[in-house]
Amino acid sequence: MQDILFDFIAKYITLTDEEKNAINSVDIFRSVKKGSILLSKGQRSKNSYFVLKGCIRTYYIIDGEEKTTAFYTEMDALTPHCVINKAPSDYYISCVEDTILTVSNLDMEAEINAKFPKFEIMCRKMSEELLAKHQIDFDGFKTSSPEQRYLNLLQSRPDLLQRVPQHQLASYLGIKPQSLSRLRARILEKDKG
Amino acid sequence: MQDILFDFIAKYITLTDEEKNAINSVDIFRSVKKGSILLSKGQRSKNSYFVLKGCIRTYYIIDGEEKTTAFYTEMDALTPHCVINKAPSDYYISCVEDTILTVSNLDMEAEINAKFPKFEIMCRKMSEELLAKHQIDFDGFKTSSPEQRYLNLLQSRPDLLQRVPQHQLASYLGIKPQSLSRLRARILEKDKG
DNA sequence: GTCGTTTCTTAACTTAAGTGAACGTTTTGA
DNA sequence: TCAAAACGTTCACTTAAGTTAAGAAACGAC
Repeated sequence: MQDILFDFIAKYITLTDEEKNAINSVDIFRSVKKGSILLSKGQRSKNSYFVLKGCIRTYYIIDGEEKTTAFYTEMDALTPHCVINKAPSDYYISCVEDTILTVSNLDMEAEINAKFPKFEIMCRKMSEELLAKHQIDFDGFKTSSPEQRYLNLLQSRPDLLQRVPQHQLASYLGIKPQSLSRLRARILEKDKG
Repeated sequence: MQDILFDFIAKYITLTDEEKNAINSVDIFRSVKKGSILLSKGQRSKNSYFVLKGCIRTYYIIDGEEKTTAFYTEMDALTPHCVINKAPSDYYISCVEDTILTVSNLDMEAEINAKFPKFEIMCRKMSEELLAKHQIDFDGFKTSSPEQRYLNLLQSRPDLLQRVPQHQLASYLGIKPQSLSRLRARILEKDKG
């Protein structure tokens, strides 16, 4: 299972066996059940997550309704706002499926950074890359209709449509579950005709 | 005019007079006319911008239509994707108003970082802060209707509604100019009744 | 200043998303 | 295992945004 983590790290830096052992010795792996809440609104958690297997999501509750804003699957890293700005979280994080992930916090990262300066380089690269990716996602969302967003998702992350409940997907696309049903029926109709 | 730049930097690190002089000696200040294009689709620019006075925007052209995705005003910094991922730009950057800004590139930054290691710390902090801010903006956009987005903008950046043309604002809100007109009329009507 | 362009608004009509409700299916937990 | 809850789809109706078109106002170039 750690292999996924090391494969991910390999995209940024090269690890020696010694360094791999050091990471394994820290015991940061956690297994969490579907539906578990990793972070609640109002909490001031210091934990960052990296998904090895499974799927987690971030969502707000606005006027009593869940608004899912992101899904994180294999090889996705998530550092919540509250960790960065040290304020209570505005949103929730929960498990869409049974999930295996690593949990780390700023203290642990500082410790690893001190031992292996390489890590700091990796973090900077990841930050840059993530910022660029976010911006592109944001632009894609803003410049598309719900139907286009659905079709884009079908291209870019087809697995999500299978593993995520419809109402969470709908919310992620910015519409109601009924509209997603209708939209899919509309697309099927077009394909036939 | 440099004072704006130094005020901005002061939010992250403290500069000595010597350091300020070093920055002033680099001559990175530029004055650009309203309507000027700073970056075009397809270009591989290395330039980052920091707005001292005025307003610039990023926009895509999709099916012949401009889609404005962001406005940058006083004290906003903009590092285009193409600088980070070294690929041709997908979008344009142009001046909404006559604008004074600083232009820098990775080489210059490396040079300054070598002279003044403080700068690297500042850049990391800015990156983190920017990522968090972006995420919040994105979430705000995704969880709102066009009308709510307009009202939010009225709260958070009322100056934009004055200084930016309606059709660019509409596009930024994810709707057509006609819909923005209608939406504003609707809100006025509600306020009266 | 004037002509032409761009910008903003209004209106009528079309299309798609929101709403409320019904109904069958799946999931879940006691 | 069985009842309750949650989920997905469909429908009829409402609301808001897209589209097309027209006209008024602001802006720019000459």
